[in-house]
Amino acid sequence: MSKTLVIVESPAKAKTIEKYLGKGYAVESSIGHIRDLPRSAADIPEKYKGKAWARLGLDIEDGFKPLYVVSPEKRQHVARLKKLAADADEIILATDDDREGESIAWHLYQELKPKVPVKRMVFHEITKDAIQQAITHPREIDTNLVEAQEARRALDRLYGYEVSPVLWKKVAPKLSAGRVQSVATRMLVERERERMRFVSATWWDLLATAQTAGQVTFPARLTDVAGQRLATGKDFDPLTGKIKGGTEVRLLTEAEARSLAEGLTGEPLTVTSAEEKPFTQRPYAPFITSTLQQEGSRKLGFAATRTMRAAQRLYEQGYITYMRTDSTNLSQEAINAARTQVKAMYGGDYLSPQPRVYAKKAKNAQEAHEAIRPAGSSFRTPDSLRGELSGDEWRLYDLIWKRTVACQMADARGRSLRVRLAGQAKTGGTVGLSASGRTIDFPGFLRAYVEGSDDPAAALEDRETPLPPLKEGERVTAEAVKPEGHETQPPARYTEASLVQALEGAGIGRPSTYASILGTIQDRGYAIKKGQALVPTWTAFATSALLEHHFGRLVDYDFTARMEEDLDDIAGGRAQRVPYLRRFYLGEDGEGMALRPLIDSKMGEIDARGIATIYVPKLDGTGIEVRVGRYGPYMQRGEDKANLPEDLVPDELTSEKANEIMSRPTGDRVIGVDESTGHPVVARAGRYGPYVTLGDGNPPIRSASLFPGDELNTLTLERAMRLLSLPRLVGVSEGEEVWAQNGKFGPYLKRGNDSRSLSTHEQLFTVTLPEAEALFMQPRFRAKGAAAPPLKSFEYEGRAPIVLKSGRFGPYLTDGERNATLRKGEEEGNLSAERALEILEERGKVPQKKPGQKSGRKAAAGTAKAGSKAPTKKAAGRTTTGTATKKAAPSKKVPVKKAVGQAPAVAKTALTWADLKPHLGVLSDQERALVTATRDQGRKVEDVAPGLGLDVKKAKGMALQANKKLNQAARGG
DNA sequence: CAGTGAGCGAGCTTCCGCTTGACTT
Repeated sequence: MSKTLVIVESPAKAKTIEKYLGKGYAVESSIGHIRDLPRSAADIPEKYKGKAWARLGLDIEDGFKPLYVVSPEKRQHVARLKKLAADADEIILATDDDREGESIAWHLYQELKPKVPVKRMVFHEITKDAIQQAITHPREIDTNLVEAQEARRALDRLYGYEVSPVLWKKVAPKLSAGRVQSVATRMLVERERERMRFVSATWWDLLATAQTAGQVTFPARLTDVAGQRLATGKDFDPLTGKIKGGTEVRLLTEAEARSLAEGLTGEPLTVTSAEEKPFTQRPYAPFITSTLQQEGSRKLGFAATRTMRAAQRLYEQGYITYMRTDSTNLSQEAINAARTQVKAMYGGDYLSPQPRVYAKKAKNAQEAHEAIRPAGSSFRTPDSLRGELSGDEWRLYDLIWKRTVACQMADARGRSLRVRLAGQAKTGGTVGLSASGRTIDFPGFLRAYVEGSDDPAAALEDRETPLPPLKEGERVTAEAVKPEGHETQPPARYTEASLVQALEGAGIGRPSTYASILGTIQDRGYAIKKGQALVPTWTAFATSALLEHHFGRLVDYDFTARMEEDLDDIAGGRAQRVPYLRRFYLGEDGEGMALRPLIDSKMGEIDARGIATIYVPKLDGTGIEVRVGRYGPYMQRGEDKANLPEDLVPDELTSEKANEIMSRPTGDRVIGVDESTGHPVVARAGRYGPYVTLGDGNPPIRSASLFPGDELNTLTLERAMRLLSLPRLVGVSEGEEVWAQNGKFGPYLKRGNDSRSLSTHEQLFTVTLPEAEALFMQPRFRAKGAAAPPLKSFEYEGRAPIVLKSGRFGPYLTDGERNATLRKGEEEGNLSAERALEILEERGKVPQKKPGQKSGRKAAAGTAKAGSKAPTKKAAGRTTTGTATKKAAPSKKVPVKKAVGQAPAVAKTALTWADLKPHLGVLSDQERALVTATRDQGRKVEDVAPGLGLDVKKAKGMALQANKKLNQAARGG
């Protein structure tokens, strides 16, 4: 009997379809994409390891040809599919009918290399009819659509993997940029900037309780005084807190409001107009991923991931249709099921006369699936599932069921009423008030579903604000009148749900990625959650400013929308992938994004310090600047610095707050008092890290660094005293005292002029004299070749042995020639001789001796830190061939060229002032002034310091540091 | 610039979109 292999994307879908297809068909799933560009060096196959473009996974010079690899976790599954494919007589690729789905089908075809006929089939709903229809109408793989997907993939890779390193250099390591996340971050930042600029304003009005002759009361609000309209929130300019120019409104002070309230109490009011208007309201469209996440958040308080997790389980168990969709479309089966249920549960009156069809709503929707709805041709009611589903799942199902059923229900009908009243205060002056009400005559779909509310019945009542029947000319009494003060509010921060909504509105991101976008921007430290609100961090401000100023077009809100248009052209055969990517990445005749040349020019141009400085409007005139530094955000005024508290969100940083933080004693915390001396013990954060001092003076009586496990905030007095007890006299050996002390390289023992490192800090307290003496017996540091005992040794025939050693960066292999660090997962314990050889052959590197000695990438990277011009040249070289880069780069760089030309020995000797001088740029203004005065003019630090406003001791320290920096820069480090 | 004794194999970080387990808590 012949066997057809059908491959879909999801296992749950495979199971369902298999039922509909019956004998002769085996249905399997790809479980999403099966191949992708290599993520990192570990994913790059041996063959391509050395290629300059391997890091990107795109061979730019060969038409941006992608390098696809089956990821390790998919290998087993793909092997299984291959085997099944080999046994089948025919293969049908039945992945989603959209860009990504087409691509998955193509990748399956490429990877499985079937020798039997292959067909492509698509369907938009999983019903027996639809599937059987689809299987009799197969088509070919649409290569244009596949090209469009490859263009999308390449663009995202180029954007992400080329722009992120700019951030590593200019802001902080491990940051990331991307088409989606960078725009999402920008949205948060721009909203926060609005909040930071916002100036609030106060306005007053009156709330009267009016009473009719029949003793019915209703609320009415003051709208005008003496014929002039009263100011409300929207009349104020959010930037100044003042009434917008050209607006003729009356602004009441609190005193005026109080006096007016008093004057109006008990006075008669006349109804000047009473308008009644009928209204109807249509039900909402059925759920798509974004609206499900929004309502999950609003009604159930679920984060996006929680909603999706529950939806996934409902889908897998066959309770709902697919949960990652951007289509509001319902199948005929679903419409029938919903209508049947409406009729049965609410009666025919509640049924929409015609079946409702919802049009495409989302920008760039791909519409491969149905809307999210209860599965099947007759919906299970939530009540019938009570025992069957767990908490989250049941509540989400209930929501989906209600929304689906409601969408086939009748419109809600009602009347809105608006009443205007006039009166006169005792104190004189006419006033106008207004009251509005809403009455629902027929709730229609509201019986089942009210957006944003968990309980339709209660929400229905809220939606009604009835007014008594009032006629023009009728008189009522202002029973009680209350003055009310209002404050204008800054625009609200985004929540997870509203950010997803905003992204979707701009066509950015896809249903399958909404939840993970939120994860990414939080993982990278661009946003934190404060309650429901997403608050951008200072790092987000710095990153966003860099991208906006230097890569503005990449973070345009319509960048994705334009990309989608171009991809549609490629999919439609009107444009080609390669020219499109060329324009984006390389630029052509001055046209296109030209990302690579742009980055090359920007690497040198972007001022990291400037980018790290964040503009805070409320600090104008205070002289205080906010910066993002290596150790987090801080404020600076002149030489004074203060860390920004972690819990301080950007819009709460006012000038008062900033001044208060700046004037705080630099984070010092008095832990207690030393009983024996009576001196205070203080915990401090210094430039070498956290430390404690005995005495609060400057200089302190004694100081000691905290150990790695210690926390500044939780350090006890007892622990502090123990730390301060160092250095410890261990004993006397060979006529010299042996001291255990903590130093800049960690804990060590000192005996005369000799020293030995200790392996743990705690040993400072525990090491005994015999142990110390044993340590001093060993050589101080190893001569080259006479290495530490290897952890393991592998022997080979016809080649030098390979040994496993433990080094600074963890375990590594070496054969004396080349070295290779072990990677994650390469267990040193069960390393075989074969594997060791493989690793060394694969990526063994000749150790780098001196800066500049190795050519190409390494040397260029070394100088990138020293000078601002070098990176530009390095980057420019990259667009040419790999070999050209290697030859060209070092010869172009002045400082390194020198290091190369001179022998290694020279690099060790002291550099002359002439060598150092070109690197003055790495110093601060003050350091530079100090160094030039001493070196160029031969003046003494003691004489120069007062002119620079420094005390002599500080200046000497600074001069030392400055010389260190200069030497480092001159040596290309 | 709180004070502190050398010197030593680097290599990796990152994108978006399609999907589920296999892990642990």
